[in-house]
Amino acid sequence: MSNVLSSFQPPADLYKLLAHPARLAILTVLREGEQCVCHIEAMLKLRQAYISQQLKLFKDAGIVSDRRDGWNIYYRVTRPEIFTVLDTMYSLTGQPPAIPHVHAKRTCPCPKCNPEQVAAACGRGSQQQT
Amino acid sequence: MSNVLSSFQPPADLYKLLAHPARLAILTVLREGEQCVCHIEAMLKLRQAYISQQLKLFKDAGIVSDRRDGWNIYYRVTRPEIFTVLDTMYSLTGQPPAIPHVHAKRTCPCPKCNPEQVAAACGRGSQQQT
DNA sequence: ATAATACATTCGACATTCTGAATATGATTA
DNA sequence: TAATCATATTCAGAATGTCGAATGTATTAT
Repeated sequence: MSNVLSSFQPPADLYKLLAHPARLAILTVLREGEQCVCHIEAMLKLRQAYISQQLKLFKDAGIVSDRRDGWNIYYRVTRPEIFTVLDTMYSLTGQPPAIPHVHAKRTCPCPKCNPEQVAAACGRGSQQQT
Repeated sequence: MSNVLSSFQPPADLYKLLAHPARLAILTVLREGEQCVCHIEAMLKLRQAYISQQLKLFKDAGIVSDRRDGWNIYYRVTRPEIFTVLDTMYSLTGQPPAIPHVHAKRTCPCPKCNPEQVAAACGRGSQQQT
């Protein structure tokens, strides 16, 4: 690739990361603060392995970091400037509606969603209704 | 695709359009105002057919429009908000260096590059050195 | 140690994108 | 009308991305 083009490769790589509905949705969930994988899973109703795959891409690109706490691994956005990019694009395309929490409240066993049930839910597979 | 994900499709499609070095470079050239294809060709040293292909993608997405003037077809960005997206991303990745005009000044036969030579150059294939 | 839990990785079929080559089109001039 | 010019389109092989299935790993409870 010519030299002038190669200087556009870093932003192009980041755009590629944003060029997928599921990854945009994941970033939107992470906008509310660090979240464990199972929370994203419940919010978006996507498979866990699939979410891990996408999170790895973000991690490799330096956009997110993770932190383990017991069973859960919490992901957070480390470059919040990315949200400015998202918002600017939304001004062109229209803002997607907020992602409803109702499903996560019912099915997510993580401490963030059901703090009072942690002792009961976590560690014993007692998820309520799929 | 689930409903929550489909609402992220429009921005994802636009990011996909930006996820390519050549297309970012083309947008950068168009930032200086409307340009004919041969000018973009000379500035970026890319093949004409290739540039036409990328411009068609932008046109289909409603980002650029074109206007014929004699032999030349001039392209312009119709949604300048896209440059705000670009600038925000550059604040994350670093701004690419400016694209040098020197090559275009020598090899581009379009009126914008060589206004004094239009009568002589255009319409008679007298391009100087490749 | 064993089992359960949350998450990660690998593999592979399938779909999409990239990009060069060849060719077509539409405006202009002779 | 024929030739020329700027630009557009089509085609095909290669490269890359998508995403499900199966499996692996680290941590915690018993």
